[in-house]
Amino acid sequence: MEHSQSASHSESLLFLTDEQLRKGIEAMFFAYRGFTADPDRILEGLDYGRAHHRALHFIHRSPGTTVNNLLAILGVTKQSLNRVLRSMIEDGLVESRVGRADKRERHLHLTPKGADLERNLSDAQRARMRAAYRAAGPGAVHGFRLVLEAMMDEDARRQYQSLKENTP
Amino acid sequence: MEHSQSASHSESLLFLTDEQLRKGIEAMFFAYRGFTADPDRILEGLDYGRAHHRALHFIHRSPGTTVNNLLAILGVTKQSLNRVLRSMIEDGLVESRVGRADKRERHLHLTPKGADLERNLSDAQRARMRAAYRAAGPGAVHGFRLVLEAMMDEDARRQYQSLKENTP
DNA sequence: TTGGAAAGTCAACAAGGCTGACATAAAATC
DNA sequence: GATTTTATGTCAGCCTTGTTGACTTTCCAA
Repeated sequence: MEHSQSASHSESLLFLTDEQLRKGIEAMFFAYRGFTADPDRILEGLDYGRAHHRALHFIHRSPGTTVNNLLAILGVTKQSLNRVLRSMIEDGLVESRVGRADKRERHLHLTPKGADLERNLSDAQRARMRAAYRAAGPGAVHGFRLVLEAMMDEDARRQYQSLKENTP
Repeated sequence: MEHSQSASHSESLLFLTDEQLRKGIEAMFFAYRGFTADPDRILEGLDYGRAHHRALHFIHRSPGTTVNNLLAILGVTKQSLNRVLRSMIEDGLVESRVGRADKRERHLHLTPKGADLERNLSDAQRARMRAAYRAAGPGAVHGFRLVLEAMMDEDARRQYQSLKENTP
């Protein structure tokens, strides 16, 4: 039904009605809860929270990244980030190496222990994403990414795009 | 490129690689920031936060909803919800009416003042969603919603689906 | 050598989650 | 009618994660 008469549907702007937009807004709200649910479950009890997960993710993603880079990506203050980094450094999950070219900079790496936790968290998150992708199909995934990219602030989109390129 | 040879691409499972999943995860992270950015900007300074926005949204969405209903939808404790409801009732944004059939229940409604703020917030959020939808196109929107729905927890999906039906 | 950037630290505060305990009114059940 | 359950509200206290402001240390670069 949606496909058979989609010529008139798709060409019209019915997908831009307030009702359609409201559904999209609510879908984002409920989906984001699911998106974070599995890692949150793993982290509860461990003394860590979502902020630690985010830091682990991006350090894993870009090993050797500096504190300043991470601040820009996460969009929080250095005091906030410092708190979660400090605890993970103390606990031996993250290593902070003084920069060689610029010794003011700290380059961040995961220790084997940190990599273990990161893998745990991202396995859980990827499993959910994989199930959703599989259920929705390749075409839907393409649309999903298109809409999300268009929803980002410009700064975030630039960061997202540049993260997309360097496959480490 | 993505479209010209997509027959072999789409039919294969390349969209399920860890790399593809990671991009989806990061897209969710950055997009959600954009998604909440405009309402957050409006709310800052007003003494309200994201929690108030969520309550306003769903009271507007389902006028007369009970506190218990709202608790289930928002997925927070009654103490948390009560804090934001109390402040909005005191400020004359929300009205709490004793139930007629069951006097234990409180039915929640927006006052004109509450409806004004809600409209402000949702106008901003819808504007961003509309721009994203327009940029991505109808097909992408369909895929976007499919993936998000598949990403929800079952409970959330049921709530989302039942919210989809009753167009008030 | 001096200015300023990068990083870290301390203190204080706020929003918004949470738990536990307790109160009240009304409905439901025995 | 007495008892239990349900819906709601409230107090107190805790945690995470965000914020601002002030200050220090390090060290690159003009």
